Amino acid sequence: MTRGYGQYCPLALAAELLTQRWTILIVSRLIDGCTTFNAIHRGVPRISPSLLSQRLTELAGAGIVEKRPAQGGSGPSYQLTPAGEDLAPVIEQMAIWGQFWAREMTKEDLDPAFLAWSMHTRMNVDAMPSGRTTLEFEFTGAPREFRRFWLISESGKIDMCLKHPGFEANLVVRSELRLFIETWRGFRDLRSELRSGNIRLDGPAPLRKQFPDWLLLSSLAPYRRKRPGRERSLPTRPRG
Amino acid sequence: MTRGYGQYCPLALAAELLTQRWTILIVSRLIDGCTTFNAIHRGVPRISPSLLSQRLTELAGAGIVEKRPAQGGSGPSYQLTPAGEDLAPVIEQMAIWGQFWAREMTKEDLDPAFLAWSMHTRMNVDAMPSGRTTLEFEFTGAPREFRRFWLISESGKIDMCLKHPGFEANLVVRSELRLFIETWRGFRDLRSELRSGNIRLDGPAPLRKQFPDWLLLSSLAPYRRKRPGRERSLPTRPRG
DNA sequence: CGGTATCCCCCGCGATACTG
DNA sequence: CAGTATCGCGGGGGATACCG
Repeated sequence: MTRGYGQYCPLALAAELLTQRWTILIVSRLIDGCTTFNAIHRGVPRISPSLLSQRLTELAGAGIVEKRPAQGGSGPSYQLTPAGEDLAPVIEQMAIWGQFWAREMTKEDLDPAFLAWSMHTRMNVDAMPSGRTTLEFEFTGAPREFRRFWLISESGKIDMCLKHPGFEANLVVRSELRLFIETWRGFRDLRSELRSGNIRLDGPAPLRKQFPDWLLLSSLAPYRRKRPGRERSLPTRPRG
Repeated sequence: MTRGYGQYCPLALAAELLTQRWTILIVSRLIDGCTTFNAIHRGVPRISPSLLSQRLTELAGAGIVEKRPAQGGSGPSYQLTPAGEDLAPVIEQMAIWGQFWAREMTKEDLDPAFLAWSMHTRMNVDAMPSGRTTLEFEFTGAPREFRRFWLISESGKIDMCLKHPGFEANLVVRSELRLFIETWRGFRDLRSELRSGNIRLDGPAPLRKQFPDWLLLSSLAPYRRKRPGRERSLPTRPRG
């Protein structure tokens, strides 16, 4: 009873599980298709490994996740059961509500590492050049050690690097972090911000021109925010 | 950050609020139409008043609830804002998932006080006699002091009493508690359980005959459970 | 890569009492 | 009815180190 609610109500029984700290985010990563421990961890970077392990065990106990032991060269994997897949609508509705109504982002929320993870799942690889293409992102308004990350597109796959990959980027993207995240979330228009110079590109003209088509933006971006916005308008920078 | 997740992700921002202990259940009661402090408390009986108060304040701070101070003879009231009403789909999906997949009920979950509250919101008053009708429920398998409660229908309204109302009941309903709750949740068929004698009625024949039409059952009862049931089959009792 | 083990702090929350 | 005030503890979970 320390964790439960002492009610048979299905909502209470569901909440007992889903309101555990981190649990919803972990399930969300599983729905996104992460299957290995570290893949999940990359999508929820601020949870400690021990707690992630504990949560996965709890989810397995509740019949939401099935753990497959390592076999045949591939490591252990975590799969959603049918019960776990049925959580998709719950998570989807909660995320939509968050897009509509959640509080303004604080500085704490603006984690470039999570932005990197997020972007690497939503790149339009089909629109990108067929060879290797390296994008460098550099943000102001972020802690020094996390100002930059790299997304590398190669043969239809995207790799993300938080450290310099060791070779030159083909295109560099510079922006203030909050503004870029607001754009990513759909609160601002990408092309407008590029035009106004709030987001700046450095690289060959053909790549600069294609760039807007590469970002798919957050999957929730089409849901227009309902919460009355105290959107801070940033001074626009004259075009080069 | 002790409460937050350090992510701008809308799901994380929503979860930050909604995974607070009790919060989801409180919002659910508000969606059910409870507006006063004590009405909400009756629907979430095991939360302490101080914590309920704190949660309502937090919900107001998040723009989900609006508190209207006492005025004109009526006490203070709590109303959902548009942001709060938009939580209905989240709660609904979570409740449906719970109905489909949540764990088996333990003894701790079988709280007759909550059953009483739950039933009093789902009685088919239109099908009940126009005068005052008092139903007494008596359960085996429940703690002594909570074995009984009363639902009183009068002029289209339902009152619930956890103590003897002081007058005779028109119809007495007896059952084992878990079996009755399983029936209420839609896991068992009410009429079958009446026929088999697992749920027994004591009172005039016309009332006994109408009784099955008075219970609307849980609003989630139509959703057929998906979790492989370890439904304990209770011995059926021969009809009177 | 894929996790365990351990330590320890802090605060969430349950319990109880009390007030306007 | 509609909440506040206070106290105390338990354990959740963050941080860090370590292992196979």
